[in-house]
Parts: sequence; C-alpha cells; structure tokens
Amino acid sequence: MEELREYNPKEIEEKWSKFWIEKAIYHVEKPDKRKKFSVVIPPPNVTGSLHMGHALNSTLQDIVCRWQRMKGRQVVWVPGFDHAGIATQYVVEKQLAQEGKSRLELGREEFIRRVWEWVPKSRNAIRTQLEKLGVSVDWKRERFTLDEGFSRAVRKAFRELYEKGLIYRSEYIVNWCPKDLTALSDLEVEHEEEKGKLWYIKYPLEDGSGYITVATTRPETMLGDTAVAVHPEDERYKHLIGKRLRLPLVNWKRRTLSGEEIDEFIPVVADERVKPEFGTGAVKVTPAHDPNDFEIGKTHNLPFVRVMDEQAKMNENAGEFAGLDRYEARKRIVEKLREQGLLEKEEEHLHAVGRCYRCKTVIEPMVSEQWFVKVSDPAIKDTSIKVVEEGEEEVEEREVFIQYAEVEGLTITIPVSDETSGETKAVIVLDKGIEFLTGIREGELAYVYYPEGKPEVAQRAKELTYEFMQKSSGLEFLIGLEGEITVIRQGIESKIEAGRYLLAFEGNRLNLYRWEETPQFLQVIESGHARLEPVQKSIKVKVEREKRREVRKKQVKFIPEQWKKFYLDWMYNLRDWCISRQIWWGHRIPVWDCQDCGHANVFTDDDFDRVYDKLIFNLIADGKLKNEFTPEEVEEILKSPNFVHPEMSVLDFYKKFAFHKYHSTDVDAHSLRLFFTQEANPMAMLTPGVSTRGLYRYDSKSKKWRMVLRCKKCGSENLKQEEDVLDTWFSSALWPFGVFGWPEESEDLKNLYPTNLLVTGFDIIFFWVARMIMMGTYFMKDIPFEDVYVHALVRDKKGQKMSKTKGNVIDPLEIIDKYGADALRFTLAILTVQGRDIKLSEKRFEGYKHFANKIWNATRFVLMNTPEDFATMLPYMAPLRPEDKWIMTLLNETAEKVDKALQNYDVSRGAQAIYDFFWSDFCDWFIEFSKERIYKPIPEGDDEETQKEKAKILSEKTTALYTLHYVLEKALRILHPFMPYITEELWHRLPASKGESISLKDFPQKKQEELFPEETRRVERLREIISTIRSLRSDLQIEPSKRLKAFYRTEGEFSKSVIEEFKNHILNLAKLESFEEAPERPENTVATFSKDVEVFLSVEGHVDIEKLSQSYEKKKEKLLAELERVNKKLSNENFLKKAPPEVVEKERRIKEELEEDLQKVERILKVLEK
RNA sequence: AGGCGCGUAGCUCAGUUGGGAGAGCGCUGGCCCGACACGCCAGAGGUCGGCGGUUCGAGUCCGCCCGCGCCUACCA
Repeated sequence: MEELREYNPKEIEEKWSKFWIEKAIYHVEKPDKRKKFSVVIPPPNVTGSLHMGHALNSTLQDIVCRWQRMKGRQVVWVPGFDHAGIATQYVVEKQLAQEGKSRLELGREEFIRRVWEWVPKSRNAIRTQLEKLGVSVDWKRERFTLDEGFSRAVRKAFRELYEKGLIYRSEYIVNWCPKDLTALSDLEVEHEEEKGKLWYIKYPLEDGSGYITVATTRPETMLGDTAVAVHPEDERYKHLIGKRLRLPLVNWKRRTLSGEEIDEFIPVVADERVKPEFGTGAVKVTPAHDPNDFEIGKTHNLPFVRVMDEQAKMNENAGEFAGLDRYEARKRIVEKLREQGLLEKEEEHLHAVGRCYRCKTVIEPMVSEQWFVKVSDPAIKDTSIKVVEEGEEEVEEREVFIQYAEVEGLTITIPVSDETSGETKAVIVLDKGIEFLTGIREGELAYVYYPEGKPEVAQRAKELTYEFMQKSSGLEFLIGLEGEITVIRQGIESKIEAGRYLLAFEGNRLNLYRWEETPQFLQVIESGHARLEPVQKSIKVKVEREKRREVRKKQVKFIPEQWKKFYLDWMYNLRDWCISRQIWWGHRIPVWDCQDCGHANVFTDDDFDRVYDKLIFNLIADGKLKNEFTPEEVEEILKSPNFVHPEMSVLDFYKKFAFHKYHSTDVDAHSLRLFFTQEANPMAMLTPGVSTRGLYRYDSKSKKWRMVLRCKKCGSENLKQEEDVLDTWFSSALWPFGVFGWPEESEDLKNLYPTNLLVTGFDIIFFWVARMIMMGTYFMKDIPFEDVYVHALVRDKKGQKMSKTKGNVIDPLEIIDKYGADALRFTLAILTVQGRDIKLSEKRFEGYKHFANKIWNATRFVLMNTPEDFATMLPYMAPLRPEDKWIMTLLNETAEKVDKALQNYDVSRGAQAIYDFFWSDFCDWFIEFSKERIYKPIPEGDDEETQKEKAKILSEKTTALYTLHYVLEKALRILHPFMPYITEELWHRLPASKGESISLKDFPQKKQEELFPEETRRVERLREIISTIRSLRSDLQIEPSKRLKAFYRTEGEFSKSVIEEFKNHILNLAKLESFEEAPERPENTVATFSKDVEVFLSVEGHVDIEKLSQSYEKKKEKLLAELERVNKKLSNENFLKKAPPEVVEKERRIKEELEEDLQKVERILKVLEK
C-alpha cells in the first residue's frame, strides 16, 4: 500500500475544497420536496471578514447538512451575502475620508459606484474563507441581497405591504444618528447606563403667582418645550392644571413643524404617564425630541417644535443658541439659568443613554418623516406569535387514486445505480415469498400489488405504507417479504438469511426492516438510485378512489427552547418598524411622489407587461441605468457579467432567478432601438396590437432615450423618487424565499420552502429571525423554517466579547493556517454546548489538531500493514475474534450516539462520542490488540505443518486487517460531518472505498447483528486486568520495556476464562514474560488485585516499599470512605423499606465488593509492612 | 426595576426522567515499545456558590440569599 506521509492539513484541505466546488457535488439540480433538506445561510455582511462567530455558525450548519446528506436527504444549502447598508457605507466613507473627500461632494451616483467597486473585493474574501471552512453549500444557488432578482423582490414586497396598508409614511419620533445622518430602528440603538446630571429648573407661572420646578437630564431641549405635564391626581399640582407657564430664556417666536409661530407660553397638562415620585413630579414636554413627550404631545395635541438640525446643532428655533452644538448649548443654557436664578439645583444622576450601534454617537430622538412597517398589525403580529407559540395546522383534503393489482407469482429485481456515475452497483433479487409491493408517486400511495384473492394483504400493505410515509425522508416503495434476499455486487452473490422483512427505498437508500409487530430497522442494504423491475404471471387491476386528509403543523421550533420565550416576549410588545434610512447604499424606496398632485406612486415591474419594459424598469430602479440611456448602454449592462455569478451575464441572471417565463428572451441594441422607436412613434397608434402608451421618449439633443413614468392619479410626469433606502433587514427578512426566486413561483420555491433549519446567534433573533417569520408567514402563508438552532457567542478566554478594538479576536483564517480547518471545526463543535457561550483560547485548537493527527497516524498504521492483494485474501480470513466483536459493538454504539446527538442538535455530545471512540477505544486498545495478529512472524519452511501454520497466521492477520478496515472506514464516515477534509482524504486511500466522495456515502447506523454483549463484557474485563498490572508496575517504578514474570490467583470462573483466553494480550500489553496461575503468593512478588483476581508481580532488586505503601494506604482510605457511605445507607431502615429493591440490591453488592477489596488491600499492606 | 442564564478538579466545561462525582487542557512520575513525543503508560487533584426544604436518598427538584454575565424597560 502507498505510504502516508505526515499529516499536512493545508495540502489536503486545499485539494478537497477545490474538488468539492469544481465537481459541484453539493449542487442538487431538481430537489424532490419529500427528500429535501433545505437551509439558507445567514448572509454574512459584505463588509467584514469572517470572525469566529461566522466560523461557528457555518460549522454547525455544515455538520447538520453533511449528516443529513449522508442520511439520504437531498441537501440544498444556499449561500449568500447581505449588503449591510449602514456598515458598508460607513467603510467606504472612511476610505473617502482618507482621500480627503466626502460622499456629499461625490454625489449619490458616484458614491454608489465607489461602493460597487469595493464590495466585490470584500465579498470574494469572505467567499474564500467559507470555502476554506469546507462548507457544503450549493454555490450555484448563491445570492446577494442586492442582486437583480432580490432588488426586484424587495420592491414587490414593499408594494404589496404598502397597498395593504401595512407600510405607511409618517411623521414620527425616531432614533436619529447625527453623525451617520440617518434614522435607526429601535434595535440599532445600544443603551448603556451613564453618569449624567439632573437639573431642576423653575418655570414661572404666567400670572406671576409662583413657579413649577421640572427636572431634566437634557436642558437643551427646553427650548422645544411646548408643555409641562403632571399626574392628574397629584395634589401638589392639581390646581395648576390648565394654567400657563412662561418658558424661561425663550423670548423669541418659535416655528412648529406645521409652520405656525408660537410664543413662550406653555400649558400645564395632566397625563397619567407622569410618575409623581420621580424628580419633582412635573415634567417638561418636548414632543419633537423625546419619545415619551412625543406620545404626550400627540394626546394633548401640543405643537411640535424642533430645535436641532440633522447634525444635532441648535437651529433657528433656538434663538440666541442657534448654531451651537447640542452639548455646547446645554452648557450655555445651564449657565444662563443659573444667572437668572432659575436653576434650583443640580444632582448626579445615573441614566440610560442610547448610542448608535455603529458609530457610538449619542442618539438624538427627533421627529421626522419616515417609513414604517406596521408590524403591530394583527395580520403580521398575531400570525408571527401563533406559529411559534402553538403552531398552525394546515389541513389538506385530497382525492387519491390507488391501483390494486391482484397478481400471481410475483418476482422483483431491483438494480441500484450510483447517484452520480450511474453505473450499477448492486442488484437485489426477490423471487420467493413476496407478500406485497406498494409504490409511491408524488408523495401518495399509487399502487399495490398483492396475491390473488387476498384483499386483506392489500389492506395491510396500505396501512404499512402510510405508516412508513410518516417518516421524514421520502419513501419510494415498500416490499413485504417472507423469505431470502439475494444481493449481487460485482458479480458476487451474497444472501441475507431468510426471514420476514420489509424492504423500503427511502431517501436514496434501500433499507431493510425486520417485519414484526412494529417494524424494526435492520440495515441499509444499498444506497443509490433504485429501479423496480417486477415480473408477474397474471394480473387483475382495479382502481379505487380514496379521500386523504393530511394535517401538517406549521410551527417554528427554537432550540434550545428558552429562546422561544425570548422571542415571544418581544413579539408581544412589538412597536412599528422604521424601515427608511437616510443613506444611499441599499434598496431605494420604490416610491415616486407626484410633484403636482402629491400622490405617492409605488412602481414595480408589474406596471409593465412586456419583458423589455420590465428589464429596463428594473435597471433604472436599481440605479444601474440612468434616466437617460441609449440602447447600446442597455445591451452592455445586460451582457456584462453578473455580480454574484460572473459566469453568467446580467440578462442570464434575470432569466434564471427572476424571469423564468421569459427564458428565451435575447436583447440587443438593435432590437431595443426598434422597440423604443415603435413605442414612441405616434404612427404606432395606427398599427393594431402595438402599445400606444408612449413609454419611451427620444431626446434628439442628447440622442438618448428615457422611460416615462406617469403619476397613476393625475398622469403628471413630474415625479420625484423617494431619496431614502430601506433598512437592510427589510431585505434580509425576505431571504428564506427571496433566494428561491420569489415572487416568481419557481420550482425551487415550491420544492425548498419552507426551509428545514436556520442556524443563528441569539443576538439577531429580533433583527432577523422575527422579521423572517413575519414576512415569511405574510408572503408565503407558511413558516420560513421549521427549526431555529440558536447558538452561543464566541468569547475570548476571559469571557469577553471578541472585538477588534479590544484586540482579542482570534482570526479563523489564522487558525486554519496553523491547525487546519478540520481542527478549527472540531474544536468549535465540541465546545458548543447548548445555551452556553464559548470561551476560546488558541490552545484548544492545538489539542484537536492532535486528534486529527491521531486519526492520520492510525490510518497510516492500517495502510502500511495492508498488502496490495488484501481484497483477494478476504475470502480466506479466519472468524472474528472477541476483540473484533468488541470493537464492532462499540463502533455501532458510537454510530447511534452520534446520530442521536445530531438529531437533537447536540453537536458537542456527538463530537465527544466519536472522539472518545476513535482515540480511547480504537487507537489505544483495538490497534494495540491487533498487533498480535498483524506482527506475528510467518514461519519459514515448506513442510506441510509449516504451510498450515502459515495459512493460519495469514488468515488471522487478514481478519485483524479486515476489522481494522471495517471499523476505520465506518468511523471516518461518522466523523465526516465534523472533519470533512481529513476523512475525505483518508477514506479515498482505503482500498475498500468506492465512490466520488465520502460525503455522499451513508451515515453508519447501528446494526443489531453487530452488537456482541458477551464478547464486550469479556474484553472490558480484560482491560481492567491489564490496567491493574500496569498500575502496579508504575507504582513500582519498573521500566515499561522490562518483561516480568507474573502470577495470578482467582476463584472467579469468568475472570479466569478471560485471562486464559486473552493471555497473549495480557503478556503484550502489560509487558509480562509469563502469567501463570499460582495457589499462593510466590516468593519475591508484590501483590495487587482487580476485582476477584489477585496478581503477583515478581520483582528483583530494590523496591520502594515506602512509596508503594503510600499508594495502598490511599486506596484503603478511599475504600473506607466508600464503605462508610454504603453502610450508612444500608443501616437506614427507611432506605431498605422505601428504596426500590434493585437499588438496595445494588448497594449490597457494592458493599460486598468494597469489603473484598478492602481485605485485599489490607493483606497487601501487611506484607509490605514486614 | 423586571426577565433569562451561569456558579462542579488549577483552567474550560460535561453530568439526559434524583440512586456509587466525569472529560479535555494543565500538573506529577515513568517511557522514543516496529501508526503517532501532535505520542504511550500511570497518578495527584472536588464540603458540586451558601443556607433551608421535599425525599429512604439531592450536583440533579423547590424556596431564599450571595457572586458573575446577558437581555429587556417610556424614571424625564
């Protein structure tokens, strides 16, 4: 066999990453709805490089996806990116600043061009990182929130919501960032407790009869006060309600938002929202600069006075303070109040200050005109709550036609072919004892074959089939059989012993079930594409109709469950969502305001019915085409490479992801020019069938065309498009259906939505998960995903959030470089415990790289001992030894453990299980056991006796190798979802592996027939005995390589038989020269014991009695402590009375064991003492 | 203020219906034994945050307290 060199992660990872992508083996062209497992990636920002959080997120998804794929599901995992409006704009603005430019100087168009220049660089970097991680995504389905199709979807979504009254424009108090010059949603504001001051200011009564003192943390806003509010029941102020106060400092007219001038006299109003116990119980009301005051202002119909501009500088309403920064104004105002004796006092005060999540500038609440999604509307809110809280049931009634075929003498052959290569892998022949055959089409039972004159068999077959169809992966057919199954692989025929079986083709695997009361899964007999070839002697067919009622529960499940409450709490107290942002990078709001009649026109390509119009409209709306254009420009844009899929043109992209119906459309400048001309030509009116809408107009001066949009209400052409763009999360909310081609009813959308799983961090449950649920249930009338796996945050080793500013980030790329992607993935997987943050230090990666190295070297051992003609030797192998059966048992148990763990998204437990098995069981013990057979010298000589001996040794060696290969191959498959690269590499090097990739093979299932409890018990006992001897050697400080004589004494039949059977293993692994039975402790030996076996080790020369005694003293103490506990329990009458008998029995047994052990320890100590 | 989570070996964490306290790293001692020193073998180390309750029996269930973290909130 080819020799393995050293483990070099970089080399193999690059190789396989390239292989997976180039062969597109994770692309499924036409997924079957019943077999699919779909996932959309949480699109990373185009701005950043991937951090550990992304690595964790992607790793978890990949583990589940690879596992599901191996379980036979058609996995479609869609990758993509989001455009990250504010963040991206921020980055590019910073770059401009370095050139000494600002975006305002550059202008919108030029600025956007600059962003498009920068975005691909960053995007490619992220894509490369994802590739390095080894994610099994379908790159052919990659999407971007700002690609042509998605932008179109965003406009459609906007329009639909707007027309249903669920998007509205309104003057509202929003969180304004004076630095980024945009409104932010509530979620984009970070609140933190900060030290501030509380100023007490006297507001004199108009009649001069006194004053009211108000307390405020923001005195500068007093210039915008339009009332003072008190609680209606507050005795201190009750009598003042309705009176007027004179606003201090202000001796100028102020202009309200609606344009009226008002003076400095403001009313005292009563409002229940005022808390009498806070401050003075009287609160100044600044409706234009405070969220609460805004509400109070609305209720009491107060004037709204804005005193600051966009940059939070005081405006003309601030009179003498106009032009000052808000903090400077604060200082001056406080000084002035103090001078005038109107400042009663100043107190230290702790309060929450809101800051911009991006630039950390203090938010200025301000009234402005913004767009909102009315998420508080029951149409959105109630459904979004329901699908999480209790789920919605969807009942579907259908009429099904089932063909019943009464047959005589049915036989079936099933050729199974490879999914990718198409070659036949196996043929399964059933020619005796077939009870029935059922077939499924489109998820429905389509036909039943059953023996003549036995309708009850048909009935039973139908029931069983329905039962099987409940299972998650699609069922193609089911065969009931009482007899023998013949499997032919590569011309070699093997049989599965006769019995009562069910044979089912599920996913892409042929599964074998034992057919008892409840069918019990036995094994996968083949995987690949199966074709049924039934042959029957005679046939009578009738067709029956049947009504089927199907109930499907639409419920989003959070994992871990605690996040359900988190989500619901937020949902109950939902406020409308501000979606407009005053930035340039993003989806510009598709609203054109009529400058003549004021009508707000929402345009989408639905307003045009020809594909040319639609294309041109979309290009304009996306900002790709200017208002004036030439046909050549249009052609050039459409034929230029698409941003996300450069192998495709923009036009191709449209055809694939947006305009399925127009797939044959081709566009060139010539045809466009004709089209425009015809449109614009007044003579066209005379040509029947040609539109006369005059959609295009030619300007003879500029020699360019324009598309004419007209107000839908008054027909005016004087339209102006809304300047604002939409919140990035608005488009992200459409992600789970947008990526599949919505609003088109594409095949993908039908087959892949709802998705099965979403993996994300808890920090964006509100931002994203909630909004996907809102939009998904609204637009698709169905949940966007079934399971939401919420993972923890990755922190540094001190538990602090990783951030660039703190300099405590661990860069995944660096880790991949140093330790390999497999080590990175495995580390993250094993550290991810549900509901707990991950504290990470670089050391952890090192540890799991060692694991990868271990796997590598174990395989190396197997391969270097495998002869070239291994396959031809297999037929001559000896029967399995107990240790072979033992390791197979553990292997099968591990397969089950990992499978169960992954079913529960318990990734850590799964990783732990395979780690322990591979290292502790397979490497430390089984490989060591196997060496006895592997390294046994083959005797020289030609005589018959030697030949026989030779053959025996060879056959045993073959068996050992067989087990090594068998177990290793399966272990690699179990490990594959966690460590895809190393397993792929090593798997291909195994002679038995056939196929394109390990990732397309089955995930090992527990097989009942590979569980050997008796052998397992024996080998476990053997391990104990060996460990005991090793322990004594170590206590005696005997060199490990030195072979010693040893003796044993036991009255236990079981232990004795174990020692006899495995004598060689004991000699080898405990490094003994001999191990013989002895009636008494021989001279010059030191004793130890393991359960009922006493071991005597012969020693020569000096023995450190002191040290040995200490070791046994310690053991004695432990035993005594244990005994005390057990005795206490057993002497408790209540325990004996009330505890279950088996528990009492167990304690008794423990006591016996402890007492025996104690006796032995004491005896040893006695010997040592003398 | 409310809600959630956490407190187990020096460190990071497991501990699945309550029934003899575990892993990895680190540490100590001994070993290059024909896969692997990225390794092998052996070992030390814990009043499971505190108090109280339920129970024959609590790391595990309940209550209170202490400490840490996070999220939410309209105390101006």
